[in-house]
Amino acid sequence: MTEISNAEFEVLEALWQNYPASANEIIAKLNENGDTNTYGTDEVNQGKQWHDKTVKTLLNRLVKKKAVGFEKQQRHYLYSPLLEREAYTLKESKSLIERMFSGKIAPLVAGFAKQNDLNKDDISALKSLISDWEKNND
Amino acid sequence: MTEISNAEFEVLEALWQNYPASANEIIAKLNENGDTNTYGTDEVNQGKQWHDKTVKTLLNRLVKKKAVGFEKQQRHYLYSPLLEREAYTLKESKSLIERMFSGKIAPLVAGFAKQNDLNKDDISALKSLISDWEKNND
DNA sequence: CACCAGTGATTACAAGTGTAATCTATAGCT
DNA sequence: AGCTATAGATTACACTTGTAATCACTGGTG
Repeated sequence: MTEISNAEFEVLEALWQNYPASANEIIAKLNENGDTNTYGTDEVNQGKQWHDKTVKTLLNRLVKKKAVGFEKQQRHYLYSPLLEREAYTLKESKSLIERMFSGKIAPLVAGFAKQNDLNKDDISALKSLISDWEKNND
Repeated sequence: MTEISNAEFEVLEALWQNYPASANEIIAKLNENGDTNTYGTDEVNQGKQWHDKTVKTLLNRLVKKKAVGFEKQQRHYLYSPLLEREAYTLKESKSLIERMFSGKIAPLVAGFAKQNDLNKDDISALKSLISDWEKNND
């Protein structure tokens, strides 16, 4: 399976948020998340505007890469992701951790900790993950 | 600061392991880590062979990108990284976590846990990080 | 001192990317 | 039924990346 580029990933992301979706819906979603940075929408998503031609191109490439499928709905297409978000993000994470931290996850977390990038919530989420893990592996 | 590509990163990696280093030393290091996969060396590093011309090109690009510096030692150059490994890997990690997990680290760890990609060592490393964090933040 | 081996610099080149514009077919309006 | 707006397909184009080959300079060897 060919690689998915950053821009392609953002399109996929919009699709994962709601599918099946027409090209226009996808474009709308991409531009809605952080239009002129109207806070209150979703993420910080730096107010980038997507040109429709650009998104169409990316959709095409995703289809070629078999990351997105479509079904002809009358005249238009309805697109759907062919990858599961979770599987994909896990694969990418593992790849990065493999390349940068010899496959160990702790050094990554340690980096965050050292930079003060962890807050109470992150810590409790991690603790809860750990206790789950310990429940299942002992 | 321009982006560093994957291949460039591997060259930087070799540099970080030992610097200042001549081009030849870097090439040697790259090919040594996992030559014909003689286990016992270092990582699994899938036995890729680096062509010296290729490495020279990458070094040049890294210099242009100000990721690597050099000093003229008689006839040859001695290269050194201009980025700290830790800072760089942290930046990359944060960028990925931002893009894929809305900046939260726990979902990433959760993915690993779900896939059974955590072992006892990872867990104790994480626990130790957490207790350190709690020591410093309460 | 002339020549050569080797080093860094320059050039090459196809594939992938970001970003779009143009082409083409067609569904729906008048 | 003919025309137009539009959606998807095709084409464009500069920049990056992986992977090298060729060029040009220079210090050391014979």
